[in-house]
Amino acid sequence: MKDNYVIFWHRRDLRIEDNIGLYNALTSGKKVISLFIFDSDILEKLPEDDARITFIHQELEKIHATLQKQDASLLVKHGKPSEIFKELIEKYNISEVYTNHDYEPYAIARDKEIKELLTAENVDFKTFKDQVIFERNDIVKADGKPYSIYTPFSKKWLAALKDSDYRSVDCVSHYKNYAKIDVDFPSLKDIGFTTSSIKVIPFNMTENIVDNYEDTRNFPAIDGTSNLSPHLRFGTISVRKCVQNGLQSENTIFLKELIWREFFMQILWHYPKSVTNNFKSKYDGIKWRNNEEEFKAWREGKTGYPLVDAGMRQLNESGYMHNRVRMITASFLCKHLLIDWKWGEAYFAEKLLDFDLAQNVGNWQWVAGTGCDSSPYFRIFNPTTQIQKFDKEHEYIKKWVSDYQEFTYPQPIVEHKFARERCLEVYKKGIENF
DNA sequence: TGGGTGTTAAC
DNA sequence: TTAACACCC
Repeated sequence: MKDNYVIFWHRRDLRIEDNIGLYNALTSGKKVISLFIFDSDILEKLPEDDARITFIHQELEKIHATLQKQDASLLVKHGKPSEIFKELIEKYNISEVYTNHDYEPYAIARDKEIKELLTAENVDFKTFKDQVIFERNDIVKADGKPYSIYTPFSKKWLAALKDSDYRSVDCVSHYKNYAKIDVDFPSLKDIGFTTSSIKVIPFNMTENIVDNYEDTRNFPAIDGTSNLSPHLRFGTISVRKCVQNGLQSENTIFLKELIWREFFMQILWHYPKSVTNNFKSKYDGIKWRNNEEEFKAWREGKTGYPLVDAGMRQLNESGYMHNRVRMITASFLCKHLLIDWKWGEAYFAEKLLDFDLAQNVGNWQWVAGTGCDSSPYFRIFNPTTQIQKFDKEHEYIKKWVSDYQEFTYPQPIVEHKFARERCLEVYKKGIENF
């Protein structure tokens, strides 16, 4: 008779503390095999030095090291999830698979397939809310329909919040329930990747950051942001911990930003088509110029607008871009250059360490003016006056654009006043033609 | 979580 | 002369 096991499947929750699905597995009364799968369908689309894969691998190593102290191992597989599960069911006596909810279209389809496969083998697929405080239909309007405007959503979110919604769960005291198995831990090379020189930096969620968030977060030269985003993306911190910190401060701006995250998560869940379609179809008539050369100049940080270029170079070199500058670079692409937001969205998706589909699509549509509760189309950031407002001493610009003020620095790719008027005209015509 | 432009109030 | 404001985009 083989031992009876349950599996806990890590996906975007790369931590073994305050993890709801893991807690439920560890307290199920059975021994837990913890699993991570490098999904070959996802990996084959990435460059071999992808910085996100380096980060995931490093975090898995940390988990593995902790499990080794319990004479356990983290089982790391590479392949198609359905094939991996068939193999594991064959090898071990598995009664249940535990995991946390994932709301992206690909993940929903994948989990549906896995659930069907497991059910056919009499294995329960038990899933939990962990990634957000409120998901799916937790926060809806009185008529039961989802919110598409942030402010009323955030009010309802705050009104609904109870202590139990953000209480951490204690996984640590149950580590003895990990199964005593010993497996080989694959290297990055084993899964076909190399180590990236781009690193995820630790988050900074000190009182100082949270309390002063409103005043400092908009200035890209100041270390005023939390750097939480990649950690929330990969679950190396729990959102409950973040909300606890947000609630401790008098200043609610930090918490409000966490609610924006949940707002876009919920939008993606209800409107998966917004990944490829304008949320508001009245903007479908916009005739994007989609000039390839200008797109290249934007990507490389050679638009001739120092703040735009600094942002793009920060992205290319570090995998990060300050949020204020994300708005400015994105606005420049959509409005000054009239390039489809989906092109910009795809580029950010490739480069950002914190890339999250819901946030990326939601925010790009916001900037383009095509999204739910978006910035109005006639709001066009002035890439020069934004310097006066947010980088007056040119500290951020000098950090990332060292050739700024040298004769080799490019001339502006397009004149601001001309581009602004062209944008207004093209958007207006687009709406009329719809 | 804007900007451009003309007008007005205050210096 | 300029900052604050209104109004439109």
